[in-house]
Order: sequence, then C-alpha cells, then structure tokens
Amino acid sequence: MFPKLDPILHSELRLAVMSVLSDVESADFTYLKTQTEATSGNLSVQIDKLSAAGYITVEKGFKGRMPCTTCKITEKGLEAFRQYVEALRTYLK
Amino acid sequence: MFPKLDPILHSELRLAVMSVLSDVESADFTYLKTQTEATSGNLSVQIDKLSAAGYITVEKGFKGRMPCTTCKITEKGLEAFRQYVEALRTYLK
DNA sequence: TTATTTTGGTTTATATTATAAACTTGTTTA
DNA sequence: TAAACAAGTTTATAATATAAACCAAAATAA
Repeated sequence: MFPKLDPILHSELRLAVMSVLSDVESADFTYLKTQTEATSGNLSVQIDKLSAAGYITVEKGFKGRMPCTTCKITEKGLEAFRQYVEALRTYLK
Repeated sequence: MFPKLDPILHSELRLAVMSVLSDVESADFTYLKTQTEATSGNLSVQIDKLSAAGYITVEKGFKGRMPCTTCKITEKGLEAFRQYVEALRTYLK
C-alpha cells in the first residue's frame, strides 16, 4: 500500500544534498554548505552517510592550497533518489 | 532555498496516516492500522503526536460494545499537509 | 460457568538519528 | 608573529521512531 521510504534519503539534509547533486556534475563541500544552509558538522556527517551507502562519491583534494572535498552522485544514488521520489508520490497522493 | 520540512509530517507513519485521512471523512484505529500496516504501538504513538499538533482530532467511543477510536483530519492538518507537499517539491525538483 | 483467545488499544524500553557544539589543521591577513 | 579565517571532523546531546510488553474488556470454546 504505502511503500517503505528509503531511510537514507528520508532525511532533510541528506535529501537536500542529493537534490543539489542530482542537478550538477559535482559539488564541493562549501558549495553544498551554502546551498543547503547546513552547519559544517551536520553536513560532514550526512555526506559520510551518503557516501557509505554508495549514493555519492567523495574526493578530498585541494583547490590551490586549500583543502577541497568534491562530491558526486553515483548511478546507484540517482536511482535511489528516483525511487524515493516515486515512493513519496504514493504518500502525497 | 530548501524550505524547512515540518518535522511532524516528515515521518513515514505520520505521513501515511495523514495521507489516508486527507482522503476520507474519518477513519478508525483499525482501519488506519490495516491501511498503513503499522504496529498498534507505533500507530498509537503517532496518532497522539498528530493530535497534540492539532493536525487531527481523536474521539474515543464505541462501535457496538467494542472500543473504537475515530480520527479526523483538521483544517490545520490539511493545510500543513498541503504545505509539506509543496515544500517537498523543492527537494524533488 | 469458567477458561482461553481475541480485539483494541496504551505504556515503556531501546536503539537510531539528526543536529550542533567543540575541536583540529592549515592558511591568510594585519 | 599573532590573530582571524577556512574547511572540515569528532563528539555529545537530545529527540525520534519503533516494537515489545502490557492491559482491560469482549467474544468464543470447553
């Protein structure tokens, strides 16, 4: 009847991150931070979870001499996002 | 950018309950239970929360001689549900 | 009748979560 | 060279969702 909602995506900040990433080739930590208006700590934790789930990849590099963490949605992540949207429709009628 | 999601509605079971209630005049506990496939305990708790938020009304009466708890969505609840749906659209693009 | 099961829930315990505060490491800027 | 800032990470806390255990009354079986 009501399909189960993927608990990894059913989180305000993680969903926002996925929403941003589904729209761009890649995004770094600070960009995600401004877009989502999240605190660094919260964002850091949620990025880790998305990464652990295989929904995004995370690359730590440098931009000039400043550290720069780049995130990219994976195919698996994109598919999970699509399914989540589909499942939600059932709830929103 | 990303609007805040109403934490009362951003819950799988509470959202399912609201979804059902937004479609019918009223529904009793057992109906909600079969529709949402929730456990009694979980459903009971979430109904209380929706009621405390003023999103639904709860009337405990009898059907024959069996107890019967009847839930009904309120105008406030309906409006919150609509706004939640609207807010979510931002996330789902 | 008396026992047992079922119905319709509520209360309580637990484990997970989301979140922000505090901290770290290195880089600019004054 | 000291102070402020950037880019994160780690840790502590409070809130949540959830199911397990429980309860009272009604229906059913013996």
